[in-house]
Amino acid sequence: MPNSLDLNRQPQDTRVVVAMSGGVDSSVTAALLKAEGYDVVGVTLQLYDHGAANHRKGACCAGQDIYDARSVAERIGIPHYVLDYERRFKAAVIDRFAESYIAGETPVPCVECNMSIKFHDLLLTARELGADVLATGHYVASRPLPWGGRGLFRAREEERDQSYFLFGTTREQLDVLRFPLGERSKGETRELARQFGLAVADKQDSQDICFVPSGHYADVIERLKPGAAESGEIVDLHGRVLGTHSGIIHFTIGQRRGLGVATGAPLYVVRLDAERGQVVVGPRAALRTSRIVLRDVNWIGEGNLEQALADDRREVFVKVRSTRPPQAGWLMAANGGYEVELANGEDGVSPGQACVFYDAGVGQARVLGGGFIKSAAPAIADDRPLEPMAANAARE
RNA sequence: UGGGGCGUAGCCAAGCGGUAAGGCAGCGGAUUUUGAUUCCGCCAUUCGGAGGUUCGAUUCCUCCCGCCCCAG
Repeated sequence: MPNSLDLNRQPQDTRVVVAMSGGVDSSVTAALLKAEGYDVVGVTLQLYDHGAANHRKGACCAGQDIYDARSVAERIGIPHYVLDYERRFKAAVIDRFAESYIAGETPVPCVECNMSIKFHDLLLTARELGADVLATGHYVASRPLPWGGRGLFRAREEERDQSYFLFGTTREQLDVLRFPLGERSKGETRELARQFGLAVADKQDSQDICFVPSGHYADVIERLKPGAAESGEIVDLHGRVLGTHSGIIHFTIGQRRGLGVATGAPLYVVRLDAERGQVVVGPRAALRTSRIVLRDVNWIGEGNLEQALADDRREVFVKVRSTRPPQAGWLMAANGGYEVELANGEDGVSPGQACVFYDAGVGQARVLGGGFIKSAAPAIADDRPLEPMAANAARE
């Protein structure tokens, strides 16, 4: 009879390393496992340090949060280690984040962090600590599959689901990862935190990017890469100059606000041209995308990717942005790589974002994998005459 | 300095005698482990200026100022 972590051994003989950020979720994860009798070891990664004066609510992994994690570990009676991962985090997450924006993409640093820091580096450390499994407080479900191995599924509480940020998790990692909160709601988690007497029970949820304490990510990029925010032109689909911007890094595809250009109709960022330093804008219709080219595709559905695509193409549901609902589409091999064709199109598809595959559009769908968006083909041609908006703009 | 047209918030624009629509931009907020989308709220005591008619004018009249077009 396997234990609650699906291992055939007594909880007390099962060593679990819990990645503790100092927030409610990972704290409750540790407390739950400890209460079940597991041999729990808490580990907190120090990922960056903005100085004591700079901490703010909602961040993680530095200053106050490390203190919180330590307090929770003491409270529930588990050993706790703080590991200095600043160097790795900067190289694997922060630098890449900056480079991505400079290249005109919109990165998802949380995905990089999970893939390289938490599920790679930390996993190795956990093994060194003699851990059988590594648990985190992510809202995503991991379940054993009838034919062996484990599958990743969306969280029970759909609004909390974090599977988008975990698409890069490999089968091997899934074997040793556990996400006890995946079948719980946030409300239950907070209630448990209160029952366990954890001081973080009412701590604010983290938001925004953890290493951008000010909320101004562009400042971070500029500090890292001086001169990154070069001003440039805002042009329409025909190349006509409508205005200027203070740096391509301030924009993402699909963005409407912050352009400062008025043409009578709403304008959206349709494309970012890093080479020319141009922000290309157009009407919402110009955002429509139906075909997405992917890179670094990870497949954790049944079989391998080749098998999955044996019938030419595989029906999937994809999320193209963390807060978008899954959309029906097809995954296929094309042009030496992989591409997704959307059944109905999407509006804000940006290179650098993740495209995550699911086997269903609703409920606790299984995560089949995903990839980073390399490029997206617009559903309409760039040079097609569009709306009176272009005429108004040209008049200027 | 002949004829015609126009001047309403940062931009576009309705109103044409009854006490300032709307859109865009902007700002604030909700949502969001992406400053996106979306949603909600705010945003002209005042209609180029000065007079006049009227109970009452952004709407009618006069003059002035400024633009635009046609004709010279």
